[in-house]
Amino acid sequence: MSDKIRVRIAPSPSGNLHIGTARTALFNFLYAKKTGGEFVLRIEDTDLDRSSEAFKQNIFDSLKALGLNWDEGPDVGGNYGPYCQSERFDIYPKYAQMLIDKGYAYECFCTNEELEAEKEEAIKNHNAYVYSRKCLNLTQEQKDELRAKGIKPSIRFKVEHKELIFNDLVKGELKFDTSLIGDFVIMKSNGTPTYNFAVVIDDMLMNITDIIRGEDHISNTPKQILIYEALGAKVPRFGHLGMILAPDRTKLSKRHGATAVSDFVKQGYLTDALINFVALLGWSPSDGVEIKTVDEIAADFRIHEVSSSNSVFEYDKLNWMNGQYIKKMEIPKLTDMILPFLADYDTSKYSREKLEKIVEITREPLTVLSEIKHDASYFFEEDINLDEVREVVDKDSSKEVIKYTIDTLNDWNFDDEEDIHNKLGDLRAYFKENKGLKPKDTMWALRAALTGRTRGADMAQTVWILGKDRVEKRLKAAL
RNA sequence: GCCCCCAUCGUCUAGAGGCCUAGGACAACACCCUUUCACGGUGUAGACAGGGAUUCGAAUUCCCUUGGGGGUACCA
Repeated sequence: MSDKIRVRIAPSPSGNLHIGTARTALFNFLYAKKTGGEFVLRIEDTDLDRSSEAFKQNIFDSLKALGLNWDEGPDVGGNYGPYCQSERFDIYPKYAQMLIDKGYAYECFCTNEELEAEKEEAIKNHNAYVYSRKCLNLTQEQKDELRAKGIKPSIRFKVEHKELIFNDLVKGELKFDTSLIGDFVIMKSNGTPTYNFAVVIDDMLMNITDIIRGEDHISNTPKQILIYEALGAKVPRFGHLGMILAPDRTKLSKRHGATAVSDFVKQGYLTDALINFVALLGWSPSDGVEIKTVDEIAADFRIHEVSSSNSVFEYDKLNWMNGQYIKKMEIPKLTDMILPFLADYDTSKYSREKLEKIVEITREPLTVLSEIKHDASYFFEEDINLDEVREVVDKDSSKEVIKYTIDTLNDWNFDDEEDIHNKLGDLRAYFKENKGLKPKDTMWALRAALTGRTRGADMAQTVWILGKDRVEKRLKAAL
C-alpha cells in the first residue's frame, strides 16, 4: 500500500450536479492535484427509486465541463471498482456479518412503532434520543421466534461509549461523546446497507485516504470512524467544508433559482467562471489575484487554509467574474456559445463573419450570455420599437440629424467600416459647427433611431452590420 | 428537546498577540477617460456580534450570551 493520497467525490444521482457538490468536488480535486494524489468518482445510487440514468449523465457532463476530471470512476474504470454503489450490493452483507461475528453488531427486531415510542419518550424527557438496546441481548430462541413470525431484522452497530476525538483537516480538533449516538442501523431489514455503512465499506475498499465533504456530514463522522475501528481498518483523514448558503442564509435550494451546474450553464454562465467563483467561496489566493484557472488554484491550494465557515452565494461577484471570462474569450468560440441564446431569432440572414462581428461588439457589457438576446435584438428584429427612446427621437435636433443623415446616405460606402466611421465623424463635426449640437446628441439621435436604445455597441460597426437598406428604412421610420 | 459547527465591511475574504489608525475583491457612490454606450482608471463610504477573562498589549487565546448553520432516519 502506498502513501498516495486518494480522495473521492460520491454524488448520488437523484438530481443534477448541485453547485455545492461541484465545490466539494473541486476541493477534493485541488487537494489531489496539489499532493499528486488520485481523484475518484463514485456514484451512490443505492436509492434506486430516486436515482436515474439522466441525472448520472448530468453529473458526468457537469464535472467534465468544469474541468474536474477523475482518475477512476464508473466510465473510466480503475483498480477498485465497481464505482457504482448499486453494483456493490453483494459486498456489504459480508462485512455486516463480520461485525456481528466479532460482537460489534447485532440484529434488531424492533418495529417502527416501538422505535417511535422510544424517540417520543426521549424528547419528552428533554434527552437525546438513543436506541434502548432492547434487542442487544436476545437469545437465539427469541430471535428464531421473531423470525418465525416473519419479522426481518435490521442490523445495528453496537456503539462503544467513549470520547471520540479526531483532527479535522479544516476545522481542527473535533470531539464527540459517543454515548449520545445510540446503536445505529447499518443494514436495513430489506438487506441493503445504510449510507453510513456503505460509505465506510466503499471508502475502505477503495483505499480512500482523505475525505473532504460538506459539514452536513460532521455528525456522521464519529459513526463512520467507529465502523472503521471495528473493522480494523485505517481511519482516513476527514475535512469538513462550510456550506454554501443562499442570500437568505438558508440552504441553497430550487426556490432560490439555479442550483445545478447545468442550470447556470443554461442561464449563460461559463463553467470556467463558475468553478473560479466557487473556489473563492472558502478559499482565497495568496497573491490576491482572484481570476485563476483550476490549475493555478491547485498550485496555490492548501486545505488547512480553507475557511471553516459557511458562505453566502451572491450573484454580484459571479456576474462580474463571468463578464471577465466573456471578455477574455476568443470570438469564434464565444460566438458558438452565444448562438443558442439567439435561437429565437433568424440568425441565418447574417454571414458567420457578421455574426462574429455582432458578438465582438456586443460582448463588452455582457455579464451572462443570455443577455445577448436583449442586447443584440436590434440586429435581428425587423422593426424597431421606439417607445424607450421617444424622448430622444422626438427632439427637433434629432429629427434634423436623422433627416440630414438620410440625405447624405448615398455618399456612404457601406462595404467599408472605416468610411462609415469617418462619415459619422463628419456628421458630428457638421452638427457641432452649424447647429451647436454636442457630439453626444448627434450620436444619440442616430443610435435611438437605429436601435431603439440609448446605449449599445459602437455606432460605426453597428451601421456596417445593419447595412444600407436597413439603416435607411429605420431612419425614415423614426421621423 | 439533544448534539455539533460557525461568527471581520451588504457579500466573498486577508488577518494565526504587537506590522491593524483592520488589507483586497464584488456591489454602491463620486469623478476621470471616451465621438455615444460599455470597458477601463482614480477615489469615497463601509466590518472585528455583545460581555467578561488572560496579557504590558487581543480581530487574533479562553469563557458566557446572542445570532446563523448543520445533524438528530431502516434518506443520501
